[in-house]
Amino acid sequence: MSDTGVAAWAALLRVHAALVPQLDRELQAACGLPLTWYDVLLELNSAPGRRLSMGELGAVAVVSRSRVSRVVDQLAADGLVTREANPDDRRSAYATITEAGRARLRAAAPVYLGGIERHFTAQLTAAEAFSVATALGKVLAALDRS
Amino acid sequence: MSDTGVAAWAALLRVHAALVPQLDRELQAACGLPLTWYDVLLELNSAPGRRLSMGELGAVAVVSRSRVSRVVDQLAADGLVTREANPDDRRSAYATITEAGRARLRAAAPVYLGGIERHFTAQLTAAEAFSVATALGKVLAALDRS
DNA sequence: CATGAGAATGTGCGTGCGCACGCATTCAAG
DNA sequence: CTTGAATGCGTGCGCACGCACATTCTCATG
Repeated sequence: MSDTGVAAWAALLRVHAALVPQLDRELQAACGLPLTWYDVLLELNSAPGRRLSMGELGAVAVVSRSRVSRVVDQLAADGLVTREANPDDRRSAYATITEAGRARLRAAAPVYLGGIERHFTAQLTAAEAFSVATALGKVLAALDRS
Repeated sequence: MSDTGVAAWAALLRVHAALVPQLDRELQAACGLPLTWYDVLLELNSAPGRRLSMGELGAVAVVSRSRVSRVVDQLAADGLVTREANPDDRRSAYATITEAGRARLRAAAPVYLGGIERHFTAQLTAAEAFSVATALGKVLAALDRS
């Protein structure tokens, strides 16, 4: 029945509501790094050329496109990224992660991953974690298609 | 490995970020009801005596305790709940769902559940839905314990 | 070349949200 | 009874977030 489907959705909402503020606080206390910054830096670091345009960043990151502009401003003010113009298309603006940004990301990664491990993964068997990842991956694939 | 655990967490974040605004818009367009209101009304409707104190409501609902106070104000302004004093403890305040509130909830339920079905459950097998629900249930149980 | 449609970005603005605080009340200890 | 700690609640305040719009630029079409 879809009853278990609704239960799964409700559990997802509750886990998100309880865990995101928790991990955010832990990360900010240990590294002075908001979760939003971490997400943006992570995407930039794994991008080809370590840079992305604002639109690409908004599409791939969790935050909205309009918010990306301000977050990049803050990151640039802290020297973690640089704003660069695209000579081929002067409308677009690239955000490139700096070496200082990569250093902050490397310092923050074990804190964030450790928090996920302690509060999330530790409660799951390997099979359950795999099942959750594949199931939610299907949902994401369907959402991208529409 | 915990690699799949991190992948599961990342997928959860993305599904939440993509689906919550979607369902919120659908619900608001069809019933003029924010998702926060729906959640509060749902908890009140399934509570003993159809009423809860602010603290209980903040503990059981997705929204924070401080936010509950303002949401209940808005719901009371629309006649969907009533604020009542507790004669046994004059600090606490009860929120009781009205008949109009129950009617709005009954009208909104098929819209919300239909959205969950179309965007979420439809992509999952019954076994996957069950696995996600139980796995995230374990995480919630561990969070409640701490 | 001229021009209008469409894309990519930045920003003013309103809203939702939680934290920290103050107030009223209850309870326990003396 | 008195009093200090603890509880439950409401609210001022600041921050984060997305929408809608203006701006700048590209490109296809005539």
